[in-house]
Amino acid sequence: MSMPDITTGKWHSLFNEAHCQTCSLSPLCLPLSLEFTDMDEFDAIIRRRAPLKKGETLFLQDATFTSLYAVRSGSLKQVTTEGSGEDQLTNFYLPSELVGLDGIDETRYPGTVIALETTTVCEIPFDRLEALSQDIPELRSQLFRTMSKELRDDRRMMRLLSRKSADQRLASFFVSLSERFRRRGYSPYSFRLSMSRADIGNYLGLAVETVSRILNRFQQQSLVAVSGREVHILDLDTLGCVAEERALDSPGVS
Amino acid sequence: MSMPDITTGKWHSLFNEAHCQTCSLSPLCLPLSLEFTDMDEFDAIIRRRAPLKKGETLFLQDATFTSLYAVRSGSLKQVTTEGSGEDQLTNFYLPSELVGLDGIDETRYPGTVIALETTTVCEIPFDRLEALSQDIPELRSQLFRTMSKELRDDRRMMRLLSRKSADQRLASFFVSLSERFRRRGYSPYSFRLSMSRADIGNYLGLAVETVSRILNRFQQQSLVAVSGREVHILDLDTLGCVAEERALDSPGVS
DNA sequence: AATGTTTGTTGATCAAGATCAAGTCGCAAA
DNA sequence: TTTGCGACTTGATCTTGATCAACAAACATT
Repeated sequence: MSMPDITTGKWHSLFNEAHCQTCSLSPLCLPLSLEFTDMDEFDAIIRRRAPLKKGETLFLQDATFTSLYAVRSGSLKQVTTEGSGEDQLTNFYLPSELVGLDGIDETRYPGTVIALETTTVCEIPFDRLEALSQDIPELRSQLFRTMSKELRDDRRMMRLLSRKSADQRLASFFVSLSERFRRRGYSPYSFRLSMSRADIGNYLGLAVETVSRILNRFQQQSLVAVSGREVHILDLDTLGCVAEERALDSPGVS
Repeated sequence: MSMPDITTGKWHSLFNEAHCQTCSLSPLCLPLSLEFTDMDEFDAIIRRRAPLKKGETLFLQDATFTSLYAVRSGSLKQVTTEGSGEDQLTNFYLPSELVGLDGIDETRYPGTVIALETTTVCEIPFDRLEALSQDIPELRSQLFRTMSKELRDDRRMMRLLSRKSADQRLASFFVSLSERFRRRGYSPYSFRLSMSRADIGNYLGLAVETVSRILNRFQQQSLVAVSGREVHILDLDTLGCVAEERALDSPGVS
């Protein structure tokens, strides 16, 4: 069987047993700087949810904002539909990342969040979190930092979208993924993409065909080996150079 | 004289006298939801600074992060230089807006912020603000909301950069400026751009020449009247339609 | 295995906007 | 007023990546 029987409650006990104290992600997640006792308090407001299957939505755009969600395993994408235009994929979320921060000041979530594979999340009711952050300065501070980091990541994304060529975008995407996997203790060189080419294209502002072609070219240049969604990064350094648009080698430029 | 004599201390008394309680911007600014007594406390940590002249920097990229700044009058731009690439203009700041939120989780500011005209700001030391936000839930909450809003604005900008045509970008830019002026009680139809065409182009991911050409076209279509940096918006509705890429009207053109 | 359906690849053409190259305008200093 | 320089405009050409159109592969369902 590929999946434990949800119906028997096996999963239920599994995600109910899970606690921040025993979670391998806690050094990367919101409670990263909390003391034991504080972590207990934090842990107490968390609600574990049944796993989402691929394609299921965590919440819909314009649903009432209530909670943040920390990704426990799997991955998700955030998609915003605005006006008459097409959807815009604004973010991918990997384990330990926090979903929903951009909904805080509205009463509604600004985008739909969809699981890209089987995914488990921890639900953090925002009113509880805010109340708790009054008593635990480290928690408040960490929340500010997390949001601030996201702001900076957004600025980097803007630079990518407004100044980088298609090659640079793809290269940046791989480098960024690689780093995120490394931080989580996975191999930075071999991983499986949970998103489709169309998702990647939408996120990077490129047509699917372009994504496909450039992946092909990278492969010919022995920068990566791609087979379907399986990725092996062969030359991370050069990829980093491509991402930053500076020529890789030949010094004597004068 | 076009400007009060800075040397006599007239300005000094002016910005020293200024307090949140009497500031016309306070309903738009951080203290917007504070009670009188709380506002006093908040006001006490603010440092008024001497006005910046056009082209002067508020802080440099990689300078140590210490404070947020609320714009009191004038305007600024934020510019990030990364790696070998060119500068990227990531934001314009108008009165009541908060500068520096993306530096919180690093020890350094991620970009240089430069005055586009004579500009006054209120300096808000972040450590004091954070301490104060422990005792004043409304302040903390407002800070979260402000950051969250900025996140959402960033997502909108990403959509602009990755999906919109040059025309749509310029139209969006004008509509957005117009709205921001309206909120501040200025005319949404007539204003002066404090930024150059090059700044606009850089911000919107367009070449200067393209900005120039499209402004010209908008003018011919009687959407705006532009003379140098003076802008009159003639047809805000249509401009809004252009920004959202849906065709406006005229059926049987061909 | 046969089928449809989604997902990904490849080739040919086209257009939006960048780039290059002159200019023109406008403001500031002397 | 002249000079100079930066900001802006306008035109001609070129490039990148979108779009259109098949097609192939992977996967699920029967």
